[in-house]
Amino acid sequence: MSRDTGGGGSTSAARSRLLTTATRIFYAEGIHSVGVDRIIAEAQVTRATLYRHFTGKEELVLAYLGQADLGIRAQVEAARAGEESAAGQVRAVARSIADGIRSPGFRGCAFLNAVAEYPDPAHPVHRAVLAHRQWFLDTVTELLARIGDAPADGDGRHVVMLRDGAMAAGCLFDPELVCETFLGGVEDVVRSREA
Amino acid sequence: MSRDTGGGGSTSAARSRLLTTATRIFYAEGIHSVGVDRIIAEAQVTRATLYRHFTGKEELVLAYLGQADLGIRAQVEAARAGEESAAGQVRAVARSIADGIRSPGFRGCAFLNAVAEYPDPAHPVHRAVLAHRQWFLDTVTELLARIGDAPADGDGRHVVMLRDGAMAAGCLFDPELVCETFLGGVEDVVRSREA
DNA sequence: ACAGAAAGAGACCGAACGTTCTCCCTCATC
DNA sequence: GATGAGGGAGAACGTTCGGTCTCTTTCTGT
Repeated sequence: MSRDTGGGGSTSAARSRLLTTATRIFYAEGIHSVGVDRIIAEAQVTRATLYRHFTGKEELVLAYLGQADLGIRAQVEAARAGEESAAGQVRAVARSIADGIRSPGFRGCAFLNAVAEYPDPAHPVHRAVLAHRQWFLDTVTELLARIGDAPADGDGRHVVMLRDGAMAAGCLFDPELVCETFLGGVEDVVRSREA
Repeated sequence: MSRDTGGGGSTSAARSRLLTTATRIFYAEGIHSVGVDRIIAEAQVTRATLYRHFTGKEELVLAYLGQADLGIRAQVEAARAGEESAAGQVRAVARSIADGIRSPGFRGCAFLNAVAEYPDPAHPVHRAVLAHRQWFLDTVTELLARIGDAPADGDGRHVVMLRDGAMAAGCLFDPELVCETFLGGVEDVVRSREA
């Protein structure tokens, strides 16, 4: 069961369990404070299996962030798919971010949390965070540029700054109020471009 | 030298060196990833001395955050002292935050970084972060309330959200652009209340 | 001069860390 | 039926972790 279907796949039941478990625990409890023993125990996998699929803990962390990156890209695409106008798409993305903040188990931004544990700019984990953030900034800026004629760089940074603040505060203040403030702030930016 | 001056003081050269070193290293590299060996080595203090002044690493972490809290309160007071009007004080506080972000060695908000490593809301470190944040939110909201007549709760949260986003992004994007966006956002809020 | 606290020096503890290893079993494919 | 990869089980590696211990030196206030 669960055998590769021939191609150069990297799928297996054990690997998938490993990645799912690592994602859950790393996001909920942090990275440095969780040992590989915890992960292999909860993934019901042996130590040897972990090191057969990953070169070490670091590669598992990178896979975790890759997983998170895919999730967020899918979330953004899903939000955009429901709207035609650029303004509608920005609002939809903001709403989907707010939905995440309100969800049970929300623990802030996986990337901001990870980078707090990897301050060294040369570290692969740090670089993965930077890459994800650059993609998000570019995506938002490009979307805003389609609303009105004004340059969108500043507004893009503004929206991302609100997002970062909302993600950071979402599990430290009342999530409901945080979402209200965030959505209001994004709405101001969108409206200022629509005018 | 460096003897207590009689009262129930908690000052000593070794303790001070310990706290200064811990603050520097914890802020620059994170908490879980640095061991007490690093700290006592760089503080030029023996292991026994650490445990004579602190019950353990956790108390050292709490002392580090206490240090950071005092620093920020002093920074806010200094900024406010130079301005008379409430609006001027808010602008001054924002400028002083921006100055911090532009400073060399800026590694984000010590409290946001710490809470990323201590997600458990019941943990003393997590609670210390919440307490600091509540003070800051209250301070900003109270200041904004003195500008105009509109309720200031929402605007206070808005400014804190911009600050959180700016502090998070300040060491991940170009600090100069981050500060520009941050100061612009705060200015918008202040002006909307002055009108 | 003397008592006593602060600090240095360093051995030591058990536990957890990430990692590597061997041995055996299962099972799809040729 | 033989082959060989994937996985389970678990011992073991050396290192580092946070924390405790004893012993000695230094220096202050009385």
